[in-house]
Amino acid sequence: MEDYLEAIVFLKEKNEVVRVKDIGEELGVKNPSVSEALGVLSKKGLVKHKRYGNVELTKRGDRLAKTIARRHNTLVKFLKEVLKIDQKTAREDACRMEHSISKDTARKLTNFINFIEDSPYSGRPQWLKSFDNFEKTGKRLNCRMRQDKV
Amino acid sequence: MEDYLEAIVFLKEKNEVVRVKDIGEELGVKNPSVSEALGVLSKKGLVKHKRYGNVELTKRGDRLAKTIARRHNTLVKFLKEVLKIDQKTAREDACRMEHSISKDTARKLTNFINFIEDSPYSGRPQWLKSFDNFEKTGKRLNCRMRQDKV
DNA sequence: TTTTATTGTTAGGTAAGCCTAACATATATA
DNA sequence: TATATATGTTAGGCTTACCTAACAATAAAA
Repeated sequence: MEDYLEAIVFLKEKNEVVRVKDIGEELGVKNPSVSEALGVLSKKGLVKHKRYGNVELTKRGDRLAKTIARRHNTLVKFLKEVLKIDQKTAREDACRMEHSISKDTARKLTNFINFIEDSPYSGRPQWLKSFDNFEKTGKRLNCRMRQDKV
Repeated sequence: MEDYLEAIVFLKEKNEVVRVKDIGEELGVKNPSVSEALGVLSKKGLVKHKRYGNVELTKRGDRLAKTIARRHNTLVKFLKEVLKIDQKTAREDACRMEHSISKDTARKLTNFINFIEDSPYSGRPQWLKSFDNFEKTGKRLNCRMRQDKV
């Protein structure tokens, strides 16, 4: 269900108007599945949708959807920036992981990303460069090397 | 299904002998669910199990189970050591996440943990201490402070 | 060794989330 | 406006993973 919400915010931003078909295409499911899901989400008070009409999020739905989207972005950033996972895999992993992390973990991970992005060193902090090297060579740069080379 | 494999290795190490009931208790499901799952896993060639007998993993099952368990541990370590998530939440999150991360991400995350644990600083590396502080205060220690205080 | 208790299996049911096929509505075009 | 096309809905089915209840086998106790 979270995926539906996410797709809806995404499409809303992209197309202004959100239709059943678009959601289905976005998520790789057929229309009846979307209709069904919208029924459930309506009952939960997360979307507004009248027969044959466009799909809208309620305030609550919008908040929830955006929380999930944020979580998704945080995960992608972590996977790409810290672990250097390729874009495609990072997105796929994030799509699956975003549904399984707790609020607490999401918050701390966000902060971790902030910590990194906020680094005083331009772009990638020292220790992450050191990790890059560790990845490549299996060896850690020592302090001297770090100062000389990085 | 991965959860079943994991439970089986765990119980095997703990009790030597693995029974349907133990698996059910470990996973919080009833016996019939376990029986059914064992049927599926048997068909996939991951467990050996004859009616009313003890449960064993095949070689392939064992390898797979251990891969998942390793993945679980990696995630727990990351959550606890890096993000300082409490034990309980870390475990719960790991249980869910372990099924959704790609091979590549698992590998890189493991390496990330190795990088941290292998740190030349005793225990927690400098930058992680800096992150701890960032978490607490929202502020980054500058270079001088880092040398003075940490 | 017979009975009882425990553990395991089978049968049959439920809910979620997907599907196809058939039908309904809305939109675009002739 | 009438028809054709596109989109949306409903009905009914499938699969997965769980469940309870009833039955079967094993293990423990009398």
